[in-house]
Amino acid sequence: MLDLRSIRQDPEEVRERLRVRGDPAETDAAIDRVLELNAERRRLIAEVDVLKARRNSVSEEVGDRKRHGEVVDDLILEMREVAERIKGLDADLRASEAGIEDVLLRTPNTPDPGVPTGGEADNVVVREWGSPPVFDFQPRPHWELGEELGLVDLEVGAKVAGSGFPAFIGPGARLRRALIDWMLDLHVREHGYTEVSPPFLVTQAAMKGTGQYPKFVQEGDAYEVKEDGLYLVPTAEVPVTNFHREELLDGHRLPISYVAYSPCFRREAGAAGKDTRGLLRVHQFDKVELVRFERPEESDAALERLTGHAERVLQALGLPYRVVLLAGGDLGFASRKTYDLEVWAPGVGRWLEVSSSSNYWDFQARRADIRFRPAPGAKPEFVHTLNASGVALPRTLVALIENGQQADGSVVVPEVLRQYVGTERFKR
RNA sequence: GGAGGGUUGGCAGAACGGCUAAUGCACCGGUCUUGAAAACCGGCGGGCGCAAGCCCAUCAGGGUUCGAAUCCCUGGCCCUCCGCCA
Repeated sequence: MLDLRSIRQDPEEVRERLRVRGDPAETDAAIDRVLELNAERRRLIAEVDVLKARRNSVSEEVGDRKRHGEVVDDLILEMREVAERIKGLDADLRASEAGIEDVLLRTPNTPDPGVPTGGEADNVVVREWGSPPVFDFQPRPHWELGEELGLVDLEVGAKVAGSGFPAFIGPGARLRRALIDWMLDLHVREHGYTEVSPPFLVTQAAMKGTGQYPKFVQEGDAYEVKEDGLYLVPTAEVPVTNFHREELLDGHRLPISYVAYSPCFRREAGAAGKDTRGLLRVHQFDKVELVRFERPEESDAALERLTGHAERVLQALGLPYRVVLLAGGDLGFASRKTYDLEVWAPGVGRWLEVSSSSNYWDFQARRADIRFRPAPGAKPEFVHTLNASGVALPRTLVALIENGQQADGSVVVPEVLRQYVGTERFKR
């Protein structure tokens, strides 16, 4: 959520920065609406405060005079009327506050000054690591290899849950579990994260805190358990960031860094017909997520380090990848700045996004009310939250299979995974 | 699923429906001190305001009342017991 005060103080600046995302008509209208409602809100506050002050002082007087046995019927009569007017004005006030909240909850974060204007085509490749393997045969897609080697069974997944719910079999199931264990170990041991295991269903308040509610939810992307008012997590970011919702943290606790495994559930409502084959886009997938709570002045540097932690996974697996700075139009709703990690998949001949590393600045912290005291005795401030996938499984699995494939149809397992998987090679 | 108890500041913990949330701890500033501790003085939820000051704030939302932390209703969460169950 954007800061109401900064919108009021410099609306042009906020408009300017939101334009980097494109769609200036919509965001300009949102800012106009907020300014209008806020002017009304301030007017109502001024009006109702006078009445409340009167009520408070008269109520005090009533108490005094009653104790002295005086009759105060006239005052009580007057106050009855004042109480009615206060009730009416308070209702108006709540309505304008709700209106402001409603608009602000739907207004995305302002991009960082370093974020390029434009859409996906304006994303910037910041760096590349490794080089795509050279094959003396035609590399095959993972859905062929995965099925042939008995690692993945899309049919069986579809039978029990519908398409987009893959089932992993035998060594494939082992590989899935191995990747999760190994990644968790890596981030705990080498990057100092605290491992946590969150609930996989969350409340609407939690979804609101990280920014999935209202937009993501109302666009039908979240699976909802209506009876309990809960949502299946689209990412561990939601429960883990909300660990500290409505908390005032001691400054010396920062930074806080968590790593969590969770399954992720997404309806992919807007992606009908896209990437329907294989594991490229599914409704349920596994992900190891990194979540950080930082002091504001640290968060820019923390984003670079965080991205490096996710990169380390791909480096250790020997997978060629590139780091992409997202342009404004490609930026997630809550994010101020995002790097995507894209891994090369020779079988499908594409770069696949396996991680998104974002600095949310104080956007989520304001929604979720996560503050810290910068110094003893100082006023509380909002923390900055960040997170990165470290990393998402299915596409990483795709890359492992497609990059590791041999002419005979077998797939070589990267060195670091061998003790977790228990084999050097998947073969028929 | 049933019954009961609880929910107040960073923490602990008071408050016959009225005098507008006591007190302690922690923390911040000051006095004192060579320095510290102790002691003492002041501050220590949020908003608006240059200021005086005003308003809001006792889990959330309704209600009763001139006036609600306090009474009533609904809901959340925590704890205890019973039932069921992995």
